[in-house]
Amino acid sequence: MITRNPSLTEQVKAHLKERIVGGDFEAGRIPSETELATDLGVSRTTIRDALSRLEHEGSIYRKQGAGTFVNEPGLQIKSRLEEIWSYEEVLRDHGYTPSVRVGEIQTEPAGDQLAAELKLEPGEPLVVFEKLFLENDLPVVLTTNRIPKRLVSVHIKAADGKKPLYELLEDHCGRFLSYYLSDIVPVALGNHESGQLAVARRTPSISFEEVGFDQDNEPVVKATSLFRDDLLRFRLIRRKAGA
Amino acid sequence: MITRNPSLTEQVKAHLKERIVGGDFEAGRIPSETELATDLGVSRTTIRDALSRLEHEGSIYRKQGAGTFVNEPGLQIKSRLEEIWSYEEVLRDHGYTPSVRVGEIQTEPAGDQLAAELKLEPGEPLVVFEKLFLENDLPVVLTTNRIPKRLVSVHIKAADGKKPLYELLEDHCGRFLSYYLSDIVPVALGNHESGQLAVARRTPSISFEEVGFDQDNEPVVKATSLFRDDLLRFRLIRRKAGA
DNA sequence: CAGTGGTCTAGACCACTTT
DNA sequence: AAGTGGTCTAGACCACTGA
Repeated sequence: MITRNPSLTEQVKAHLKERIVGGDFEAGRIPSETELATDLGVSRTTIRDALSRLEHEGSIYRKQGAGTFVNEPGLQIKSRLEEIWSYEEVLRDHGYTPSVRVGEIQTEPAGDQLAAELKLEPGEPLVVFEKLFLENDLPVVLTTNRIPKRLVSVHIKAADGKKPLYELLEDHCGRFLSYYLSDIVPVALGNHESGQLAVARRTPSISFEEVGFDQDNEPVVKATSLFRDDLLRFRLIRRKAGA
Repeated sequence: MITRNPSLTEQVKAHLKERIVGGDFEAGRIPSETELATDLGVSRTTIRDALSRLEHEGSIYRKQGAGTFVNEPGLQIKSRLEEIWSYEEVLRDHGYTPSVRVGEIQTEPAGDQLAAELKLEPGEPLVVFEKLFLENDLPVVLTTNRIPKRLVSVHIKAADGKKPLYELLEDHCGRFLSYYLSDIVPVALGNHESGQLAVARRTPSISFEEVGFDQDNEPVVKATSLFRDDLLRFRLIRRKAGA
């Protein structure tokens, strides 16, 4: 039962999360850290690590001197903006069973801005393709991915585009996606985008404009994503800095 | 030199942050955790706590077995979406020296949706007022705040609206703002909003629609905020969940 | 294989809330 | 006064990286 990977902390976190959503805790009160530690046979530090993660993602809150409690409003959050890793997962979290349509895989030279963002020489070729995520033929997310061609060691075919982006980068570039730096930009959808998303032209939308970095902190992809706000809405918890 | 409050961890974090932005670390390499611990005379745990926070906010990155390094792209982030606490601070972080204009303080009954979000009976009175944040007479942020009237123990005058919202809630309601739950919504600005922000009607904008909760996890305020995207843009770091 | 970060333990003391 | 979460320590062992 006690194994490495996932870590003890992760196991404890998952265990507690299950009991929280299962309503195991009377009146929203979670047992004290010492009690949990002895019950689960781990150190208080491990318990505290797990609780800290649950607190950070909004599932619980803690009051010094008082106790630890279930956070009902925080439990409502389906997809936390800071933890989006693939849009398929997001859609599944919303109860959808998404399908993916991949556009033509093209090669384009990088403009000045893209080159700077991806640490390339201007004009270096990029592999570019669109992905459309649908729920029951209803488009929800439209993303455009741009990968520097010189990172691609295994040729990308149309079918490969269906993989989650992090998987594609591992299989075809040998890079492991570590994090995204994202700008959140308001836009009015143009002709092409509104057509793909099946909404009126100039519909307001959020655009995520982001650069993905690999394990060595090298930029590996520039992605732009547009959303159907009526089908997918993002939430987020904001706290005081340093808490 | 060694004092409680701010905690040792916070002090170590601030110390390291200073050295990072000051370029003290040769080739972006930060000394090992053990070395930092003996140098600063604290335990490795404290060092690790401080480094974890710096990693989380994007200032550094760590590679198991290799070391800890300065994260140049992460250092560029001015205002991290998850840590916004007052728009005045955000504007100051962008190098502005903001001023605030407060609209008329009104009382309105809560509609069904607002009542549900703030855990009120429909029709209960709300104190409502607009705040416009400007840089040199140039409007940047427009927010509308709605506070349940029954929470207000000290009357709110127009001048009080200039205070940061968390301060106002402490002074006039005895509540301490703990966190916001925020929806990110794309909108096209209407007549009133575009006028206040001095942009064309139907300009696309981000709208933050958020509920603020106090130390006891009770909803205390509903706020809606609109932004001049050309003057203020939000960034965010996205990582795999559970990392 | 030496050195790094990742995980976990056991225990101490403090600040705060509740009774 | 008793019990809670918050901070910090010292030390152990593991997994991984890079020379």
